[in-house]
Amino acid sequence: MSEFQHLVADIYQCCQERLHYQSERFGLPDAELRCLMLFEGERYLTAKTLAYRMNVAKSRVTKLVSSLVSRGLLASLPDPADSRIKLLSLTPEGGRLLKEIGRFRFAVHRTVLEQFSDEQRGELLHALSLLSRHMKSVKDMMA
Amino acid sequence: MSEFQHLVADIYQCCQERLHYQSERFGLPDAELRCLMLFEGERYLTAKTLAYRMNVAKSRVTKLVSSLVSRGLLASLPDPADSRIKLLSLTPEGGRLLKEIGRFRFAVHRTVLEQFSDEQRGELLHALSLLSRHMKSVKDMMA
DNA sequence: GAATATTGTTAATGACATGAACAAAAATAA
DNA sequence: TTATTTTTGTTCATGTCATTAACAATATTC
Repeated sequence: MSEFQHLVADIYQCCQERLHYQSERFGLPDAELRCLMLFEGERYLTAKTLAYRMNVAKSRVTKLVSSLVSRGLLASLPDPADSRIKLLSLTPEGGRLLKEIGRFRFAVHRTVLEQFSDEQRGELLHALSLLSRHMKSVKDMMA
Repeated sequence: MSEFQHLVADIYQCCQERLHYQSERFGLPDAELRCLMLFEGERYLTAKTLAYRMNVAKSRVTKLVSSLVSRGLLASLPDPADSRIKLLSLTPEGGRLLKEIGRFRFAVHRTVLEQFSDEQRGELLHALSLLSRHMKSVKDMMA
């Protein structure tokens, strides 16, 4: 039982450290990385959508986006149909970086999974999917 | 594979939200909560030890401790043998709060675990302990 | 056309965390 | 014993993460 608490805490911390490492490796604050990653497979996103998907206030998005734009990773165009809206999209450089990040993340996860045998992998996924579901249900109880 | 990535991300986020909830519930910033919890079963701790255990710069500890002291949760006494050192310890109120936090955390974890059957619980712990081990080994590779 | 919604920005605030510079005290070397 | 070095903790400047409130400009609705 306290073993469970401990394991979850350890796993949480590993994730946190990986995010930190990632941020250093790509020379980008973590929140900006996360923002960039939302452009995977998207042509245009608006600040509003980003705020919603990142679970963050829109004023926060203003900051992140303006930094990403000034780094040349995102471009901002006016929506031709609604001049309140700015359409955000990856620049070519942003696209390249996004792919690189994706490759890195994939490699990390693959390296972890590789250490499991095939049966273990199946059990792992099963256990994690139950855990995820149950943690979410408890979360909903709290809120 | 991308399922794995997704599950880990979800679980990570649940943890994060629980920490946030905890912080609001006890009216204490998360870092101060974490600091307080390190006093579980300890009479005295020094700033240096806290910095080490929290993986944080000592200047950060100065801030956290001074806030906890001003809230009346920690007391600070000079070390009789070395006047550079301040001995930090729980006040009675700090002790009470610590216990309350412990009860809350226990309840949350128990509620999650309760949703598993007995066999599932065994599999879960087994899977998590492998996962924790393997994530740590990958972490060490990165560093 | 006037009242209301939406979209995004700015400014103020607070939490989290680091590194560098520093003072005081302790340990060690000369 | 004096001088040097190390240890402990503080302060300050900086940067990141994030929120809320006030606001301007544009759309929508009545």
